[in-house]
Amino acid sequence: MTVSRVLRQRGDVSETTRARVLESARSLGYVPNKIAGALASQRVNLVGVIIPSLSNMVFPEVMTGISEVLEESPLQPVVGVTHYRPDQEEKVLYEMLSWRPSGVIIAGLEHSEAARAMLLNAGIPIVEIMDVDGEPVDSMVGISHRRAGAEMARAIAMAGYRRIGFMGTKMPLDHRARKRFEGFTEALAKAGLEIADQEFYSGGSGLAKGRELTEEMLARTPDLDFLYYSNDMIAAGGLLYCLDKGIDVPGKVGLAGFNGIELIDGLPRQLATMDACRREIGRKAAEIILKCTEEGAPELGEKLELRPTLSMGDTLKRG
Amino acid sequence: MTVSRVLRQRGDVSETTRARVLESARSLGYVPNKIAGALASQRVNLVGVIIPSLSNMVFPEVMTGISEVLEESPLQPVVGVTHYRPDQEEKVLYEMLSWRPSGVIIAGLEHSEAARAMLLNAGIPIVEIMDVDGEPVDSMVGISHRRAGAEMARAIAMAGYRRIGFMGTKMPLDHRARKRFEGFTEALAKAGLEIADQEFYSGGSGLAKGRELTEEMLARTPDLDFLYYSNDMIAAGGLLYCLDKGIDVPGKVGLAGFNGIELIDGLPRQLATMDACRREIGRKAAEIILKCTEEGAPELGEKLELRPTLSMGDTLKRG
DNA sequence: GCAGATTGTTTTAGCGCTAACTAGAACGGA
DNA sequence: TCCGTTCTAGTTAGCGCTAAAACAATCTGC
Repeated sequence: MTVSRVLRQRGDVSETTRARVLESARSLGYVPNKIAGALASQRVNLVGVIIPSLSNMVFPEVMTGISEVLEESPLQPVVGVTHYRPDQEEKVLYEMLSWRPSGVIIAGLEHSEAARAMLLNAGIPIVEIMDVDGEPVDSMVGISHRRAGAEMARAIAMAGYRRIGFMGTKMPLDHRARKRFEGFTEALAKAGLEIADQEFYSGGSGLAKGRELTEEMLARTPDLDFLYYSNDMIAAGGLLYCLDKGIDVPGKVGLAGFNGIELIDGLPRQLATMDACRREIGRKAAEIILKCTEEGAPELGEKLELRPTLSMGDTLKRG
Repeated sequence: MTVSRVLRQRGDVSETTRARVLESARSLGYVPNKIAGALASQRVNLVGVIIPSLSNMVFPEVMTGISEVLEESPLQPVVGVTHYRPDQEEKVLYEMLSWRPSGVIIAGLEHSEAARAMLLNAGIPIVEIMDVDGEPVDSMVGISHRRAGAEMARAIAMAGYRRIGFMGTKMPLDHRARKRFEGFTEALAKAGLEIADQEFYSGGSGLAKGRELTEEMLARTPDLDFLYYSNDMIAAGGLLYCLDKGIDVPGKVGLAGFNGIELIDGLPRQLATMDACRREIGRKAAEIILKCTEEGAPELGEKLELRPTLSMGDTLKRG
């Protein structure tokens, strides 16, 4: 009846009735049933956000960006976590799509065959985020991790470091870390260098892990003069280790991480790192979804590459 | 038709038809519409999770616990973020409830009048988490922050520290931090001590913030011999600052934080802290929701207090 | 005073599914 | 042969809302 119109604030209702409706709605403690509403109107004000993990600060920051933008719109984010597992991604995506959301934001460009098919057939705006090294299903927003790795390699070579060690997470899971590593080694090769030692770990990334890896690597290959880490947290651990041992940073050994986690500003040395534009990626992705739902113009296929900035900090320069 | 029965794997269907249905469903790329299903069956396999923030590691860890338990059930978590703002909490809760979820997990025991009313009338299991100092609407799982603060105070007094400074977030927003602080000061009082200096900040908690606060406080009140921080991240910043300045920790100044963030294991000194049982809280809360939906026995009103463990680390003992 | 525009309210018909019921087939014991 | 009993397949009636159409009331101008 008229009630529905009032609650959805479509004009066409006199002030008196409106007031009367609102009044009794409140007194009855009425909460509309979105399920029924969504079914009838074929509109669901949810945006599915599918990310690999919540436990390393980068995705929470992306979420923050998404929320900021969506907050002043009727849309609401709903998150699903895949733990970097393609089968989980497929399952989570299926669940999400069966709620017919207004859009999907999903991390990464590589998905299982089935997941890709679902995304293609969903008929809603899809934004793949974090990465731009590949072909998106629809839109994408991110940085080129390949380029990020390469830039860091060039900076390291330029600074005159020659014996370079790498530490990072095991790759098969994390395509972006892999691309960074590939870009890094390729650019090193162009500079006539190659990685002198490397170590891949699995499990969480904390300061302790960084210390441990660094200790092992320096014991194994004592002549290293630079250590490149796949994230800032283990890099910070490495830095603390080096300082503990009285190693001259960046004179004897240079260090760099990746991500620009501002939480760890405040270390004894400012770590060289590269900002991954996480918040900005979240914002842009949400904006694309918003634009698609507002105008009747879907299928934008927008491709947005953000440019991360390299910050040299105090740990990447020849002392 | 029969299709519904097949897809919901209720018996009563012959193998042949079952196979036929599955086959054509697959070939048609059919994705069931949960909206319609939920409307018809009055069952929604979603659990609303309402938390204040995603940006400080503690709630992501709670989420991890929740996901772990829910993963092997038909239930799925849906998160909403309130930014510690009661009005946001009300709004997010309203949105959630209008999807008629199977249960709600919400951080904290203090809610606006309206939010409390909604929770009471929702007719679904509600679990309030993180805190047990107060009266829950239905069930609660958490630790006593009051007691946590008090225990730390006793440990500090016992170790012989006398001039104690406190640094933490501005309280009106964060009830748990407030309770910890209250418990802390009360227990100090019982030991005949009181806080010699204190500082409340707003905004993010990072190492840099910890350094900055510590520097200011030590400049203002140079005779402090202990610093208690409301979280581990700023405590870590404080620790790094003290070490930089050559201050003897824990001889001249002792330090303690709160949370037990394992990310920061690996500092030059192991920080004294108190684990908040975050993961465990998430798991237990999810288990309560699960139990309620499985048995027909709702309204358990379970009250579960977890006991955090104090770890003295290297920064809380008189050298 | 009446056609036509304007505004306000009520009615109707689903949205895509599920639960509960009904109908049909297959089988066996009396 | 007939009537239960068990199984399977098909039918029906909503779930609580929205969109659009139908209807009613009020107003405008000539």
